[in-house]
Amino acid sequence: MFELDLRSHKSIYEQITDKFKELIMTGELECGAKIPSVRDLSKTLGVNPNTIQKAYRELERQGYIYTATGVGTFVADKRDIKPDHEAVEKAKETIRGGFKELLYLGLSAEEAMKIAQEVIREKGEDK
Amino acid sequence: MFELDLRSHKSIYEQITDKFKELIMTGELECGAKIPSVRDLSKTLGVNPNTIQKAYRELERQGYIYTATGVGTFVADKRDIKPDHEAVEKAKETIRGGFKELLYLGLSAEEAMKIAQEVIREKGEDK
Amino acid sequence: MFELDLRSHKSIYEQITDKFKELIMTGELECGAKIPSVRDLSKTLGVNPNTIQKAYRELERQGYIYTATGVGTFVADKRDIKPDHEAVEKAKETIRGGFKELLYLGLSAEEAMKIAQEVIREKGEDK
Amino acid sequence: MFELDLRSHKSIYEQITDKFKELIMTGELECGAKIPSVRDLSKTLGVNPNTIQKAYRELERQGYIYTATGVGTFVADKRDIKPDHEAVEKAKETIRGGFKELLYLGLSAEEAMKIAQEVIREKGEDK
DNA sequence: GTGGTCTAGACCACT
DNA sequence: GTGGTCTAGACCACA
Repeated sequence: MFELDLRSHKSIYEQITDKFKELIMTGELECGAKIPSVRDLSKTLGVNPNTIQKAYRELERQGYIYTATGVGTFVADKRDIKPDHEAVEKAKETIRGGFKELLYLGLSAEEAMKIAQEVIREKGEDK
Repeated sequence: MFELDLRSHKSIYEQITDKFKELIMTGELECGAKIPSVRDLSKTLGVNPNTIQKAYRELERQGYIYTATGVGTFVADKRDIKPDHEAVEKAKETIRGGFKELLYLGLSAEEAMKIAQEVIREKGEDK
Repeated sequence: MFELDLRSHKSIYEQITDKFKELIMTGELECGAKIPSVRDLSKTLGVNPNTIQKAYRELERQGYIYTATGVGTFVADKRDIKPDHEAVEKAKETIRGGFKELLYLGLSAEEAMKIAQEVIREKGEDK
Repeated sequence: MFELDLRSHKSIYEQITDKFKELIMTGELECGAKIPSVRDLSKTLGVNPNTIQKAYRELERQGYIYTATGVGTFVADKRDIKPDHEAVEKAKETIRGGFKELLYLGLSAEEAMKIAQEVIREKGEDK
């Protein structure tokens, strides 16, 4: 289904949430679809079940999935996703930080803009 | 001189390095200017000296400042800053991640683009 | 007959017992009325028969229904309902917890009181 | 500081979050106050550190506290508490469920109302 | 089988 | 010292 990058500084559970968010938002995982059980994904990825559960719990909290004990975990309706005003601000702050870094490193605003366009175009096509 | 945000989950030493980078690149701290001693800044900010030390070490490693033993720490010539290829890649990755997050949150490509322009304009003005 | 909410974290068997209690106490299901067989309700709701069984067992234990072996399951006389002292305490505790939560969330005592009245009025009308 | 009820069906981490919410909202823990470190509280309560951390993480998410790695965990400004519309709804639903239960058990609306007043008065005085 | 909670103990980065 | 993440393995209620 997907691979983890153990060398990455991103924590495992965050790699998992991010990947699921991507799969869900791009429509590869449709609303209502069953996602792997905690134990199954744990085996598949070679990761401890607690780690998977942490990821699932976070995804549920943010409205991407819902869980029914004893039944399984399912992709929620996209309309249930709560675009936390706070989350948007956090993402903006992340981007702001990245651009700052680039400009400090000597890149011009034009070069920075190019990167932004590149990423957005890429993501835009998925939709 | 500047404030720290303990609530933020950005590490303190990173908040310090970022702030100094900003001050240096925008010219508020000119080449050759003396910056506070570890001990002084530690008291001013109410932060552990080791933390300041770590920030200064990092700034020196990246060429933003230099230390004259027994004399003090000074702002380096901007031309000494090493535009670490690695650092550029890391910054790009950060930005990429931020935009992904925005799009996952349900923002349209147009909205994301607006944010990009907004952020870059902000930065452009600093320069 | 009624819907289940898998998204809710209330267990399915509890959703079922609660719904039956409501139907019985409001008189929609009269004393002596036959209720669906485990198998039928299981099919109707798309739920595991064991779950229905558990709900019926609980309802019987509390005196809401009774089973005539080989004939079916029936609504009991309301006078047979055992007002478990324990259950009353549990319910009170639940309410107490809910109000605490509301007050912790920053609502004023007045606002909480309003909600209490609102909820009780709702229920009063059912009776 | 406080005791846990191991016989309770409430999970340990939830008992902890609830207790802290109470202490914070009643002003017993003032804004900015340092709360015990994960390890300390873990020893005090005889509970695994992970369990304490789960509680703290939840409290932070809801805005009751904030954490600074390497420094400690602190009580946040009450204004930072996010009265999640959802949380209010959940609490209301809890109360609704409790009242239903009481009325099903044969209590009158008046008796139920008395309980509500009792709890609210109790809590109101704390403030 | 499912998810949810908990323990014990380890390792990490930051202060 | 602090919090944050992860593993291994256990137990529970629910379906």
